[in-house]
Amino acid sequence: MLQRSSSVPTTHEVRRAEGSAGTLEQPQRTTPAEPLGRGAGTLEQTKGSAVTERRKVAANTTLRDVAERVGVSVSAVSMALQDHPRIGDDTKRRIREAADELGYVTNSAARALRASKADAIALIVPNTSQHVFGHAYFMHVLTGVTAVANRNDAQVVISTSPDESHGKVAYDRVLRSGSVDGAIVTSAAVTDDGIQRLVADGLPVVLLGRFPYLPDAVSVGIDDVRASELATEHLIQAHGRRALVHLTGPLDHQSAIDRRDGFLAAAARHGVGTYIVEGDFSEESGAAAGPQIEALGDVDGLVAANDEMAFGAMRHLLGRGRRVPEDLAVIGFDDFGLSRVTTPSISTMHVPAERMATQATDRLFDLIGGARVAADEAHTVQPVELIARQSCGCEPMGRAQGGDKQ
Amino acid sequence: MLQRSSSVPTTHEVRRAEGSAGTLEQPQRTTPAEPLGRGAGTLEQTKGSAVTERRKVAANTTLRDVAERVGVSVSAVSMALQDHPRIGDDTKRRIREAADELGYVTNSAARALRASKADAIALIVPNTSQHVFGHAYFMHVLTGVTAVANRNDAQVVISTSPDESHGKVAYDRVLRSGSVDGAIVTSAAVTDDGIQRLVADGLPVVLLGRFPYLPDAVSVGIDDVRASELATEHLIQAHGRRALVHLTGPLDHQSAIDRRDGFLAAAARHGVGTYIVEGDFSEESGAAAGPQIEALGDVDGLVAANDEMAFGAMRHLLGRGRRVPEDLAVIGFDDFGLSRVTTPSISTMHVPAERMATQATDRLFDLIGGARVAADEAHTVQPVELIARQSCGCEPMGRAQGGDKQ
DNA sequence: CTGAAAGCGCTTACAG
DNA sequence: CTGAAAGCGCTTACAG
Repeated sequence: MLQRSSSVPTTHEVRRAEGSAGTLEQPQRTTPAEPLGRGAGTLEQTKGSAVTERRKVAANTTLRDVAERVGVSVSAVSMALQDHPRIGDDTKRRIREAADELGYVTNSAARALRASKADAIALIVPNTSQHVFGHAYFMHVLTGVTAVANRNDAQVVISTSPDESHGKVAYDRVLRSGSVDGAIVTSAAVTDDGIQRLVADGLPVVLLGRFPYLPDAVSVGIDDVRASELATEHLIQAHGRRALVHLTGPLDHQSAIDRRDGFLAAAARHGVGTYIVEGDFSEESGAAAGPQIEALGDVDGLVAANDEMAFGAMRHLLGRGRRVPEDLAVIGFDDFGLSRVTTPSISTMHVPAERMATQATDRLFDLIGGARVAADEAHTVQPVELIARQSCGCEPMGRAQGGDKQ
Repeated sequence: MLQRSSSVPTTHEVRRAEGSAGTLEQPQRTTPAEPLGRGAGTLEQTKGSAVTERRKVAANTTLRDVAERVGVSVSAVSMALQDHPRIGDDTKRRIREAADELGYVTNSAARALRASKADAIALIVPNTSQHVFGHAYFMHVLTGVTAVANRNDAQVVISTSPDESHGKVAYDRVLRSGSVDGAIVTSAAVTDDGIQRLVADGLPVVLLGRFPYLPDAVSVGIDDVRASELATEHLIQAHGRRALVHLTGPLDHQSAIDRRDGFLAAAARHGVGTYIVEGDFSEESGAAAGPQIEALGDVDGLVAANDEMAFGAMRHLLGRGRRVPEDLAVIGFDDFGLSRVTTPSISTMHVPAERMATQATDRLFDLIGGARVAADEAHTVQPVELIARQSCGCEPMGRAQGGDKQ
């Protein structure tokens, strides 16, 4: 345990270290333990740079300041900066130069107030942040959302509810305060009526996932039922498994419901035995299911509703001497990162979270732009892909690399 | 590959599946493959709920609307809603009721313009989002930042630069537009002068990491040099390794510089041989370093500047028949998730990213509140912890669980 | 104790 | 072609 300390090591100390590393030969492309680069020592040289000069540019240069400098009206400046055709080229140039010199930046609150648009979208996460950010899913979503927002010169506001019971408040505040022009909503429970209010309010909103309760809402998802059927059939058809257990997600989430239903449908179609163990998408719930799965002596395949639970269960069972995939073939769901790095690597249904987010955000900007969506185009479905790795038996153990994705 | 389709499975199909799962016995706590819960079938019942009634509450109810309803002035409403003491209790109550009825929500742009505060902070990520969100680090940071922001009733705006060259623009826009009251800056390269401008501009900013170039900037970090020394000494002292290779991060990042310097310092102090291989924090760069490390016949220990590179290198070497930890003891850095789930699990220096973010955000709100920071308190250091797992040899292989953290 | 007025910085329809 | 004026919705200092 390293104690709190602010001692900064001197470059000197390090150079000594360097010296004694001398005698070993250097293999190709291996840099010698040499140039220490910018250490604390170079600090003084850089201190008095351009930075210090432009200190405290008065927190707010306004259009008025620029107008006075150039000797034109405030309106002229406003228009010039928007490249309005009615301002002459020469005037525009002078105005822009002055704006640059003065370090003018549009006050976003004033613009938002006047133009009633915020140039920002919200990413709403109805659960507590602790709970949700724990999932790599969110990272992929955020990547997709910010990429598209950037393209549209919009900011992204992250909105998590402080606690479960105040979910509605979060929705309302953010969206109706005018601080964002629309929202992407993710990870909402089926029972969450905040979403319904949002959609009913007529604000531009795109949902991530499938929401059968809100058939008119614009949403982007995958076909979880079909995907789960494919996963299940893979264990049955490619690996001849005959008694399957399904580890569910929290059943107040549509994806968990759909994945369970797909599992049951496929199992029934092929006449294999089924067990259901309820989990909550966490690795812990997967581990907790381990003993229950052990007790199910005849089970030879596990379909988990996500990779984290698959991992939790698998780790428990491996620790108890069960072999994966020989004794128990395992397939997960998501492919958000974990499944690729475990041993055995976990076969899974790849959910294109980033692409879903990208499409959802594109659609959101369409809505903000005034686009209307036909009823039969409200929900978009992204394709899912089976990634066969070691845990189902497709890929031999020992080989290090899995079928990489994402 | 599942094709795009919006077919919704009928509950009927699923119920059939259910039937055929009957005969197996149910172990304890294992739910029978029974109640299907809310499927697509229940959709119609819920459709005509309260939701449909409260449609399109005119996008903007203003103070004026509330004032007219109650028969008081706009100012009275504004003050009542702020619980200003000069408004009588009875009037306050009537105003609040009317505001609720009308669904009044403060227009944040107007408030921001008037009060010149946005009740929002920015989390600035100077790199492209693709690059950065790939790291679990960011997830932990975001968790910490949003938690504290929530406590302060502030929004979090994520700001990533669209591309490397426009980094400065992103800084300026966000911060000087008045849309946020301050910023947390993370992952900045040493050479990034956007930070310097930010700090020089006098805006409330807290940096995540150590910035020797900006000694006066408020920042929260760890002592990377010391932490890396501890990691290195662990391989030397606890495991008797005598020839170590260090896999560096990108050397334009201070943490990479510090970790390398700590490695060299510790190695020198104990008189063990050293090699340096330059990486970039990516798993790929770790894998690419694999062959170089193989070429270093006598090396018996690897200190990687992060876990991803440790994993990349380890996986390559294991694939080539080298044993970890027997032939090569490995220790990584970060403990953001990966190191715990691999086989062997990776011993590492735990970086408390979430706690760093929490503290940084607390300090940011202090600054926004007008707090002044003494020069010797500008930089805060969080403790780091060595997590000993399998890859160094501390924990036997076979046992499933690693020393969990975070 | 309460109302009317000024003004935050911007944009845009209206005059000249 | 350009300037002055109105007004977005709010807060707060100023009158009554």
